[in-house]
Amino acid sequence: VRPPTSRRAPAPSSNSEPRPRRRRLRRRDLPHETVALARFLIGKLLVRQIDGETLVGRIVETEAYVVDDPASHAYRGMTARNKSMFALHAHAYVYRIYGTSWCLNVSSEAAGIGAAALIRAAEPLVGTAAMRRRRGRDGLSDLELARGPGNLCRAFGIDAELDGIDLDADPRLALADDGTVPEVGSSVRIGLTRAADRELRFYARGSAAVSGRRALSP
DNA sequence: CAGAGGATCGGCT
DNA sequence: GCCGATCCTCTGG
Repeated sequence: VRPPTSRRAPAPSSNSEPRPRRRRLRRRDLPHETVALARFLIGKLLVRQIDGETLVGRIVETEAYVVDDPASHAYRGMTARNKSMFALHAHAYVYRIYGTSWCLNVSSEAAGIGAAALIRAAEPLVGTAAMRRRRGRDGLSDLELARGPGNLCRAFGIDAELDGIDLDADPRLALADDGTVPEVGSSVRIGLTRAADRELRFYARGSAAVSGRRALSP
C-alpha cells in the first residue's frame, strides 16, 4: 500500500549512486528490433538543444509499434506522413495527433521496414524552467512537465522540424546513457482502438513521471 | 474532393 | 469518466 500523499515511490533519478557522465548513444548502441529498442530506451536520456539551452529528461515510458501491427501507422505501407518509420533505426519519427499535439518516436528495424518506439514520458533532469515555459501552463510540477507524449514534445520543443532527423548525429536531439539501470515493467498500450490487448508498453517502475492509469504501472 | 477519425490533452461533471 | 478542440492525413467515390 502506498502512502496517500505520494503517488509513487522515488523515481530512478533519485538514486544517490554516482554515475558516469552522460554519453551520447550512437546507432550501433541501440537494438534495432522494435520491442528490444522500446525496452532499452527506458532509463536512457533524451537530450535536446534548443535556443541555446540544453534540456535533458530521463525516458520512463515507451511503446512499441511493431511489424504487422494493426495499431501502427505503418500497417498499410509507407505514406507521406509515416515515411520516417521506414528509415534505418535511430531516426526520429514526429507526427501531429488530434490536431493539437506532437508525438516523438525512434525508428526501429532496417531501412524499408516501418516500425518504431513511441516515447510517452520523461522525467525532467536539466532545463526544467525552460520546459515549464514551453508548456505554457501554471502550477505544473517537474514530474508533470513531460508526462504523456504530447506534453513531452511540448516541453522539449519537438515538432515537425525534427521529423526524419538522424538521432545518431543531429545536434538538435540525441539519446544518451548515464549508466542508470531502472526496473522495467510492461503493460498494454494506451489510447488504442486496434490491437489494444498487446503488451507493448514499457515503463520505469516507481517513476512518478509515467502517464496513464496507475493500474497500468504497478 | 468530401468526410471520417486519430499512438492526446485539459476542463468539467 | 466524458467530451470538445483542432487539423491534418488518408481513404473512397
